[in-house]
Amino acid sequence: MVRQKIEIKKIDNLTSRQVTFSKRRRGLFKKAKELATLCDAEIALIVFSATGRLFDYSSSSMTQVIQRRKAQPEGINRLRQTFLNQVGGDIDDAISKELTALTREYKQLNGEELQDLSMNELARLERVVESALGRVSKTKNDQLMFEISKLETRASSKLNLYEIELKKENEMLKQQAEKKRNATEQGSSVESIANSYGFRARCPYEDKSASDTALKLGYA
Amino acid sequence: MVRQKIEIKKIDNLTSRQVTFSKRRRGLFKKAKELATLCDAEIALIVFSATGRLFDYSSSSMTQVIQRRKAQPEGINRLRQTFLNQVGGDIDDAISKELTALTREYKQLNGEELQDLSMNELARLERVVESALGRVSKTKNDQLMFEISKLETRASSKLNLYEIELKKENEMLKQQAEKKRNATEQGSSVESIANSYGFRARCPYEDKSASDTALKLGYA
DNA sequence: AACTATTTATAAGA
DNA sequence: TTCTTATAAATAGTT
Repeated sequence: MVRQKIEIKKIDNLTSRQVTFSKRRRGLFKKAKELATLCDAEIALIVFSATGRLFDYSSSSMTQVIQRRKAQPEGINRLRQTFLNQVGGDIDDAISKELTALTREYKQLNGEELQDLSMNELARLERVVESALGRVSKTKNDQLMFEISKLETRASSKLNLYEIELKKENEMLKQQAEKKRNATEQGSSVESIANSYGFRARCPYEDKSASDTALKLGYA
Repeated sequence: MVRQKIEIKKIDNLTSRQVTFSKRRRGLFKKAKELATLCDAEIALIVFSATGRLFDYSSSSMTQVIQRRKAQPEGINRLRQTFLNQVGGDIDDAISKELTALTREYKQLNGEELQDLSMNELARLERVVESALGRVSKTKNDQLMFEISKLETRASSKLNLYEIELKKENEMLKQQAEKKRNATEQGSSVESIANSYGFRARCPYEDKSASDTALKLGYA
């Protein structure tokens, strides 16, 4: 780019790599800000130096831009878009067409964009999707059977685990109602009311997933 | 920046704004890629056009870079670093020192980095933090009193709302246990078992917050 | 950290 | 959109 054109590959010399990083980083951030201002674009830029130092910029809020990106198309469409972005405008036409075709097939398997299929094509697609459904259902049922057989093995009495859970929960609720009734009858200080509302509502089937739900004050 | 120098402010004319966006966006992504390659930097760049179209690039994986950034210092330290990044290297030394001092005070209020404080300084800090705690506690209690007085106003009988909720829940659980017992007694096909496990476990105090918890198979 | 010779980016026009 | 071109900006190598 000056005195002598350089090749775009990792700079060997550590010192000049660091100097170049510093110069070009400034240039890059400047360009990013200019683009945001001139064209009303929303931009997030994150750069880690080779030594691990962070530099970042966002035209609005970093979190907001990242969230907005997350809300964009998922799956194959995201991949497609990212790929197209990566290669920029000079994408080989054949690759581009291939991607378009793949995307189309994917959508059709998903039951979208069927308007310009012929009757034969539709019939073929139907068979394809039917057999896919069969494989999915079988896999699901196999899984289900497996889980149920595990449950049956564990049940040691005629009462199933679910019923046991219900009974436990029922007992607990009765005890708490009793406790609460007593507390209410003994004139209610602010402290005791506050404590009773600090009670954590147990949610019967979330025991294992670290439930963090507390009874909130204010019903409306 | 040619034929005529332009001012860095939003371009009025829509067409030329779009043309400029397209040209400069390409330039920006090119520069980002060059920096990553030349200097071994890890880069993420997200750009939304004014019309909402997404363009992005990452030298490695977007998710990875975003995660790495998240792992960086939080809170005031993040703000400090971002500020330092924004103004670049040419930050006035006085401002830099001011920020360092503020950061130190903040950490100490938070009970960190206390090792080089004198006994007097520690005593002063203790008083400061104590009075802060007092203000926080008072505010919290005021809020609590306010909420409780709202609840008391609403209770129309001796039964308080909490107790009513408990009774409703208790009834519901009993009914479900009954239903389940009947289902179990009529020989259990895979289908009926699957359906009964598809039942959504209601969580008593999360009615208003659209609970999306379903009973999961597999107790261990 | 400056300098400066060149390369690169790009605004305006076609 | 894309190409062209005159000129502004960025920057590699040097001091």
